[in-house]
Amino acid sequence: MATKDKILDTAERLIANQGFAATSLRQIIGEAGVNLAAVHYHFGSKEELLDQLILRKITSVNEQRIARLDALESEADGRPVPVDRVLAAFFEPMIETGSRNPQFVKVMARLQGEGLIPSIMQKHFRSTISRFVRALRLALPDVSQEEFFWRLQFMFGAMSRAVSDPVDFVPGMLKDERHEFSSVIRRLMVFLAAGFQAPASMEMPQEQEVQA
Amino acid sequence: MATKDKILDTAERLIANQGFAATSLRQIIGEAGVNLAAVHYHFGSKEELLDQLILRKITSVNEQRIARLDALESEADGRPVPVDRVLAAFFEPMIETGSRNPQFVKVMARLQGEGLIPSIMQKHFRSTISRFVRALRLALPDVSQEEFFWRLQFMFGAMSRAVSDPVDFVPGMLKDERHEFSSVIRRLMVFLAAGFQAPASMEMPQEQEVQA
DNA sequence: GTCTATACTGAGATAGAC
DNA sequence: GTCTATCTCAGTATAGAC
Repeated sequence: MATKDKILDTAERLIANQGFAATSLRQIIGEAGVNLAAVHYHFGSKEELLDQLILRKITSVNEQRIARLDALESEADGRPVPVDRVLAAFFEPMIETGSRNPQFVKVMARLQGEGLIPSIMQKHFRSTISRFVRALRLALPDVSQEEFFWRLQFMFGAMSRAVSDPVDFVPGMLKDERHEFSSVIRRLMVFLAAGFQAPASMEMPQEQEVQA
Repeated sequence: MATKDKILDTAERLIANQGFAATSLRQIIGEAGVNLAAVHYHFGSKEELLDQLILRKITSVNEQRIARLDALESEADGRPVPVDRVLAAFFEPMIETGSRNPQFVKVMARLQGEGLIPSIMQKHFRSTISRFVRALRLALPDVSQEEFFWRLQFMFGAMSRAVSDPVDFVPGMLKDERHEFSSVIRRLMVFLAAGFQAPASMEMPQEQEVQA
């Protein structure tokens, strides 16, 4: 079974550095020293390969997330868990994984950037996310359902930038500083907690907007 | 020169509906009724075609943005323009464009999802964005440079979800409601204003994180 | 069950005739 | 400016060796 793991490891390394679309199966099998058809034998397709690549590492992250949330909820004993606690339970397991397995986190970042996350989320995150969505919903009783829905979208959008390579919108704004993954995630949590708890935007159904 | 415009219009329609990667040049030229080589004659490459497709419509949006910001700054007369005003100047021109030209906004959304925005931003947004970044920076004197930098990243991440098709993290959470583009953008502005003005996260350089 | 060799289809790109 | 023909490389599929 060395072949399967050789493929997975090589693919992980290459996708982390080049992205998924830019990494061809032929490059993977070249560097892994295996045959092209072996990929399709073991995985069926390039997408399935990606899927298994993610699955073998994301599982433990999601288990940690659920465990943290379980602990918070039993501690809260029926009352809503505060937003920042829920967010911490979700994001901090990623910090630990990131320091232990930076390659894998880079892959996830690449996928975010390439827009492949929604479908992958649906597969591997669905049950985890629905737990967290419920917890967040309870913590935010004053936010309308539709506003809450969109704030979730914004959250995952912002998250994708936290794990991706930062974009230098204004060159020279940050001269090649080290961006510690853990501190970025912590900044993200602060940002999101504030966003989630913002006062509702005026709900004016299809009215004209006002000039500033 | 009808050929060039036929290509651009057809490409815009197809990319809006299928995405950039999923739309082949052969499909574009098929529906446009032109020859494959014409694309490379007029644009050079598929990416260049996309580039010109964006350029022909984004210019006016960016001009509106700058005009709005100019007005705010001269009105403020040296004092910082409040965060929410700056954000409105940036996002509201998109609302107007979205109602007048939904196809184009859908293309932008697709590109966000496919991770093609960073490079495009660099080309077409650079000067506009640096103006807005400066205005935001002045409005947020208490936020550290690094925290500000990351909040910018989060902002563009969240923005990308506002224009993309929403992801149904929890199925049935919103039964096929209409998501008015303008109200989503307004929700986004509220969310971002709160995130930007959040208290700074504790700046603890490479310390252990605390268990919750 | 595992893997190799090879072939198929469709993509973007290009050279050169008109 | 436009079109035909062709090139290279991608993901995929299958037949058959071990």
